[in-house]
Order: sequence, then C-alpha cells, then structure tokens
Amino acid sequence: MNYQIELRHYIYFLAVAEELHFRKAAEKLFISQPGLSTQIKQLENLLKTPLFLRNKKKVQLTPAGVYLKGEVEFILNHLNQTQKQLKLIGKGHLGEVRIGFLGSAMQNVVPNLLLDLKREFPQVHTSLEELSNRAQLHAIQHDLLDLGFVRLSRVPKGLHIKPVYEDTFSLVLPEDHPLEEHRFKSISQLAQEDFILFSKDYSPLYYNTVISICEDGGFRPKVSHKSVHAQTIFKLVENKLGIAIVPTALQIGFQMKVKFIELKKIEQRATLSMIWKEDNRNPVLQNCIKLLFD
Amino acid sequence: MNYQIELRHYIYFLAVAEELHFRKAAEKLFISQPGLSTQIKQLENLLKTPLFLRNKKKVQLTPAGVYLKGEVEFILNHLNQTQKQLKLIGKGHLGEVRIGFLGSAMQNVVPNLLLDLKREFPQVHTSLEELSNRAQLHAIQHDLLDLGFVRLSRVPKGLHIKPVYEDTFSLVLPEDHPLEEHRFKSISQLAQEDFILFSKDYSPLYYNTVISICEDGGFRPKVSHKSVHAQTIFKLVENKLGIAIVPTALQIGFQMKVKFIELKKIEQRATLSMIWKEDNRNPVLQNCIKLLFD
DNA sequence: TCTATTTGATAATTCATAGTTATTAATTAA
DNA sequence: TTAATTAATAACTATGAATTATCAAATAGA
Repeated sequence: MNYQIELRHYIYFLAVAEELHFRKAAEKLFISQPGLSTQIKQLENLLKTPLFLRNKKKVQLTPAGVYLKGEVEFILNHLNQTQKQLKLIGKGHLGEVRIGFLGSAMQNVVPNLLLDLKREFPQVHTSLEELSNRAQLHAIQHDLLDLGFVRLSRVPKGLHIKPVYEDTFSLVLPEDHPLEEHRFKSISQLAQEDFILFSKDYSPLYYNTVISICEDGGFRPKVSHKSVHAQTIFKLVENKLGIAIVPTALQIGFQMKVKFIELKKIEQRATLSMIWKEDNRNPVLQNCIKLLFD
Repeated sequence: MNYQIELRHYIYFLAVAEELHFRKAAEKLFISQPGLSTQIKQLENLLKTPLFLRNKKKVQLTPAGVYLKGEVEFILNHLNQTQKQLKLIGKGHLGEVRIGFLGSAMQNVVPNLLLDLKREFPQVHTSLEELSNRAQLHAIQHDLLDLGFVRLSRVPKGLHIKPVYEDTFSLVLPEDHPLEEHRFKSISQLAQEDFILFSKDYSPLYYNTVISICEDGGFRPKVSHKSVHAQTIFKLVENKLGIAIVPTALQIGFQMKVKFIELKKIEQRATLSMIWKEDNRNPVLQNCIKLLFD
C-alpha cells in the first residue's frame, strides 16, 4: 500500500462517476470489472476519502466524489489542451522568433519575411530589433536572438550564414551637385571628393567594399566622416559635407535633398545575409529559414 | 508502445526540467538514472515532441519543454490542492482559501475579510501568507494561492483585479523632527531630506507613486534606503536615517518613536486591490469575493 | 417462498512493464 | 594521455495491473 495516484485512477474514477455502474464503466474502459473495482478502492484509500456509496444494486457519488468529478474533468481537459499546444510548439506553428537586422534590411527582406510568416503561421510572434553586425553576432551566440540580417562575408564557427539579397551600390550626392546621372561614366570622376561612410565597426564588409570600389577606380577615397545611421549620412551629404556610397535599397523611405546614382556597372554588390546558430533548436526558426528559400 | 501517459511521467519530467541533470533528478526521485531516462524518452514518444536537448554533458529544455514545465507545475499544484480540499469535504468542512497579502493589507482589509468569513462560513479554513506583489502574481497563476491583496494598477491576462481599499499616504518622521503637523504646508518643504522607500521590486506602483508625489512637489527625492518591511522602514526613520512616505493604514499597530503626518491634500492614493485567477475553480473563492463587495 | 438474474467484491493467477544492475560510448578536465 | 562524469543501452527482476473464476448480496418474477 505504498504506491502513488496515477492518471489511470482518475480516468477510471471519471468513467464510474459518469456511468454510476461498475460493469458498464469497465466495458467503456475495455477492462474487466474486478480490475476496475480494485483500482477505485485503491484511489479511495490513497485519498483517504470515500468517493462512492455502493449498497449492492446502486452506486452513487459522495459529496467529495461530486467535487472530485468536476476537478478531474477540468484537469483531464487541461492536459488534453496542453498536449495539443505542445505539438504545435514542437512543429514551430506556435511560438516566437527574435529577429535582428541592419537598417538597410528593413526596406525589403525583413518586411517580406514578416508577411510570409504572418500568412503561414499566424500563431507565431516576432520580436524585432535593429542592431549592428557585431551586436547581432553577439546576441545570436548568446541565444538572445534567433535570426540576424547582416552584411558580413564570414561568420564565427558554430554559426550559419546564407546570402538572401544582393543589391547594387548607389552614389549619394547633394541635390545640386554638378555631376548628373547621364554624364556619370566612372567612379574616378569623384577622386577629389570627401567621402562619408558607415563606420568600419558597424559593418567592416561594407567599409572595405566601398574602399575597393574606389581603388578599382584608381584612387584612395578621402574619408571625412563616419556614421552608423543612414539618416545621418544623408543629412551630412545634404549639407555638402561629403558624398557617400550606400546599398541602393537604402534610398527608399527617406525624404532628403540628395540625389542617387546607381552604380550599375560596378561588380561589387552589397550582400545581405541571414545568420543563425547551428544548434538553435527553436522550431520556429527552421520554418523561417524554409520560408526564405522557397 | 501502446501505453498511456501517467502522472509519474510528468513528475519525472518536472524533476529533470528543474535539475537539468538526469542523475541528480533520479536521486531526488529515489529511482535509478536509467529508469528515469527510459521514462522521459517514453514521455517524449507519447507526446511525439522532444522535450530535452541532451548533448552528453548538457541537458536543456526545448521550447516545447519550457511550455510543458509551466503547465505541469500548474497541474500538479492543482491536483495537490484538490486532494486537500477533498479531505476537508470528506470531513464535512466546506473547503479552504489560500490568501496572500502585502504587509499593509493586514491592518485593515484582510482581518475584516477573515472575520466575515468566520461568521458566514465557520467551516471554511484559511491559510495566510505575506508575499510581495510579484510573488503573489506567480503563486496565483500557478494555483498556489486563491486570492491576493496587492498594490498594482494592472495585471496579466487571465487574472481579475478589483480595488478594495483606498488610503491616503502619510509622512513618517522621527519624533523630534523640526517639522510639526500644523506647520506642514507642502511636500516641497522636504526636498532636502533623504527618503526611505519600499523597494521597487516589492511594489513598483507604490514606488512610482511616491516618486510622483515628490515630483508634484517640485523635487526628485533622494532615496537613501530601500526595504520590504514596514517595521524596518520605521526603525530607519526612528534612527534618523531618513524619512518615509507610506500608506496611512500602516501606522496602526507599531510602537515606534516616529510621528505621522497624513498627506490629506495630495491626490495620489494607495490603492489596495484584490486579485484572483479567472478560471480558479475553488468554490470558496466566490464566497470571499461576494463577502468583500456586500 | 423459491429461483433466476444482476450487482460489486474477493481470490488466485498471469503477464506487462517500471525499475534494477551492469555496461558502454561520448564528453570534459587534468 | 588518463581519469572522471555524463546519458543511453541491454539484460534482468519483481511489482502490481488486469485477468478469470467465483462469491455473497440484492432485486424481480413466478
């Protein structure tokens, strides 16, 4: 007499409480009547409370039995519901992804992903945070983030990286700059200008790419300012403190007195990549990755 | 592979989820480690969802596991409470309510409720526990508590909140403090004093209210100490380590060398609210709620 | 009153499986 | 490299759930 109450006891109890008849309840449970009788008696012993009054020809619930019936119904329901939810979570149809991104990813890739997610898995929550490349790396490695959108060519061990979007670069010039789009031939025309760039720290890949675009044009750019915000860079250009080269996607969504000249012929591209941790087991993440490659 | 999930599985799961270590969990359960391993694996098969990530030296919960842990905590607590209630009913008592409260509720609201309960339902048992706002929220959500008395303005989904008592605030000053009640005009007279407050963690609403009382008086209070016990706060004031602002009800029942000045003109009030879970099934709880609103 | 029938409980038995011990493979730390 | 520690696997043991067979008590019909 040293055992434990199990769900079996409650399930059997509920059957008897519903049928008020041991043989019928046993049939419904596909077990024999004596087995049921002993299990119910066991339950009563374990709870130290009689649940049924049986006077040989009539079975009825005690007040304690009535109370327990209600509770058992509730608990078994709750357990069922829990199991259903659990399966959804396991399949990634229910849950949360935490996404980090560079400002320039917000023009295009991230909003599309969010729309697709909403459509396919309406039960999935997303949390979004604009972060630098470096901050995203750190957050992903420390499990503060599931998915990042960065401009990097390589990534530390343990992380995956996959390019998702390639963009040309565009020149950013003050509106009244003498150089017009139809007269633009080569980057070398800008050898004497001051350049404003995203800081090397914010995105080393971007930084080096811009430098190499200029070097391919035969000069080393004079860098006058560095910034981490597109807004700031455009403002500086507007005020004629220099010119800039940025991923083309960035020009959407800003109202500034600047003009853009897309560098179509230049082979360097701004590559936006998706990064995540190899052993991240968030099932929602797997669905995000699938969504982005179908 | 045709068996059923039993409570045993959930109890074992919870132990592993808490320890994140199979051997230690097995010890706590007084069973062998291999037995535990097979039961957990069985549970995962039955639920068709992995609950743990085990890479031989580290055990951690999957998102599904995290969810299940919360649910299992709730269900096991609920079952425990049901068994307790059942025994009381079996003995002819009506049941039990478990009440949590902030210290300041003990001066007034809670004792009255207890007296009313005793008069109307002498068969009902009560268990009382002094807890912080946060601890009460947690306990109510996990069915460790039926009713809480807190100072909060809002409450998570699934819980009900109802204000039960509004109190003015009072200044607490050392007995020989130069400021006398009849010469008190405005809180701004105290701009230079050090303040002792209940810690923000204990009751964020209280904390912010006191800060805003001072800011309405035109200054930002210097906070020198924080505490979670009225006793301690009064002792600190007595020893001239600062002054305090507390709900007026608190002054009853302490013998200290401090004086109180009620802030009658100040619009902020200390609101004590009652909270409970929407789907709490304790029948006695409904009676408590009725008692407090008649 | 005497059967016949139906109820839940008891007794003896069987058998499924929870839990055991012994061992292994993988990982980390020294 | 070795030593120590982890969780998983394999073979087994023994607990106790469930079975069959039976009983005693209650009801209903003749």
